[in-house]
Amino acid sequence: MDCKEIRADAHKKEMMAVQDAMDVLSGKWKISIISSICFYNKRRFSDILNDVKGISNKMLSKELKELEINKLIKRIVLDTQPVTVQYQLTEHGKTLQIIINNLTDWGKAHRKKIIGQ
Amino acid sequence: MDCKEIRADAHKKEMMAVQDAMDVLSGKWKISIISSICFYNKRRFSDILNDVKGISNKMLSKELKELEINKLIKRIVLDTQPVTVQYQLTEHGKTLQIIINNLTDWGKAHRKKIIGQ
DNA sequence: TAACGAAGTAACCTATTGGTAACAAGAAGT
DNA sequence: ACTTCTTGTTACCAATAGGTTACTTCGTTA
Repeated sequence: MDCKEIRADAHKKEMMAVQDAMDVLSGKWKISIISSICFYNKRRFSDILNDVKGISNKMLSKELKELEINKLIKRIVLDTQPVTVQYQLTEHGKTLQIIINNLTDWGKAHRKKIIGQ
Repeated sequence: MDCKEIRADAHKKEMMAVQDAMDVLSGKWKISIISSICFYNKRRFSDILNDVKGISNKMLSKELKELEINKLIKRIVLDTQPVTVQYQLTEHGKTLQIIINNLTDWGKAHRKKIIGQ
């Protein structure tokens, strides 16, 4: 295997890794939901509903389930009245923090570049 | 404005920034397409079609147009036979490299964690 | 002269996403 | 007795995303 083939092989593995990541994170809402939980550490259903502009309770419920299945967040029911539910990042979910921070910085720069001319 | 309010305000701005970023990057394919171009520096239509597993030419065409509109990539027609088209990241698009790299690393770790048990 | 290859486009259809509104449960407040 | 609050669920519907197949253009090669 020569140099070019080795490089091509590395790129294939990188592409696979990116696609693995995006399988879990893609969609209109997931990153925003994770961000909300990440910025506040603990966050309730109705809080996230307010944080993520435009999301409906139906979609939030559905997306939270998927994130839980993928072990990125955990769901903790509190014995309050009425019952409240806290969502937190798992240890694995916390490894997304660096990506969230990068995206936050990039979003600010992008707004300046495109939207704010 | 007390300390709590200042923090809440900062979080709101962070949420906005994340959502600005995701408006441009969300969807099943965009990050993968950008990754393909990013890893190889220059990449042709048919190359990307091969890199991004499962994408159809219709979707690739559509997504590339959107990325061009958002000034993340540029389209360069080469005078070859038959005509080939190269896609490259713009300077603005190159600022996504750090996110791509982090996503690649995260994808590898995630595969180990979830898929590879 | 027929087929080929690159970079798409067009037509058609299905699946997923997403919105809205109504409803549930169960205890506390009025 | 009735409303409120939180965290959802269900039903119904519209819009968008996405897949498949066929087609185009235009020079080159067999």
